[in-house]
Amino acid sequence: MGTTKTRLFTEEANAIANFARAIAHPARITIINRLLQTETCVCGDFVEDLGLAQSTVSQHLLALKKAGIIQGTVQGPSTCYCLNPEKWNELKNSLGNFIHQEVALKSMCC
Amino acid sequence: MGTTKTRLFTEEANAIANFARAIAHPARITIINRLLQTETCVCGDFVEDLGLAQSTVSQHLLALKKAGIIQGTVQGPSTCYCLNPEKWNELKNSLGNFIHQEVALKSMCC
DNA sequence: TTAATTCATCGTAATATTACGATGAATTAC
DNA sequence: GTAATTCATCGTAATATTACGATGAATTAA
Repeated sequence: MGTTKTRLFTEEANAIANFARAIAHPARITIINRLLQTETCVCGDFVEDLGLAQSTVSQHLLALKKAGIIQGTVQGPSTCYCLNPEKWNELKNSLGNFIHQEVALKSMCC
Repeated sequence: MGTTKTRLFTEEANAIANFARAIAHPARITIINRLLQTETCVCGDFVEDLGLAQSTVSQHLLALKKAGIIQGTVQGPSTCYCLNPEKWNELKNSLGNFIHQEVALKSMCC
């Protein structure tokens, strides 16, 4: 128990949920916002931005990396992060198609 | 520890993350998809759909209710669920504005 | 070489999530 | 009234998430 029963659901539902989970933390939202807007993107910048411990920030970066949304390359003593534009587009499509559904019913039943 | 430090982040980032968390499970994605498309929406229907225990389904419905995305009214022996169209629009705007940001940079730095 | 910086990773603790069975309240059907 | 149904809630267990400090590897600066 404690683990999602992935096999019960469609691939699409799992994909949407996985993307949602990847961004389901305000620190990770902030990180992505910054990567969308600025060039500077070494880990230390995020630590300053966020006010969280360096190890915690590293953990959030790892979560985004595991989801494929960002990638990091070692650059001297620091590590530079940036978005993976392809995955970002996948996320946009996956979540976008889901949330842009309109309510199909004339009336709510309750 | 173990709890998100909400105060460190903007209201907007927290709002986006909260909506993302609300839909960060394939069962809840499936529930919302059904509520967007069909009239029948009593708890038992979801239990059949999902293949999860009734108590687990109730828990997922509660999570969506706490986020304000759905509402339920007792209807005889069963409970009828439907979307809250206003919250659904809020979610659409909140997540939509976030994910529809385009990458602002000419080149990725890594 | 030595010292300082940067960051990933480990260990740990607190809390949250996911899931199930059992129970009981409320309603309907008999 | 009695039995069956529907479902919310409780208790419990397994796992995941969030967060921190400590450590150490890698690189740069001295």
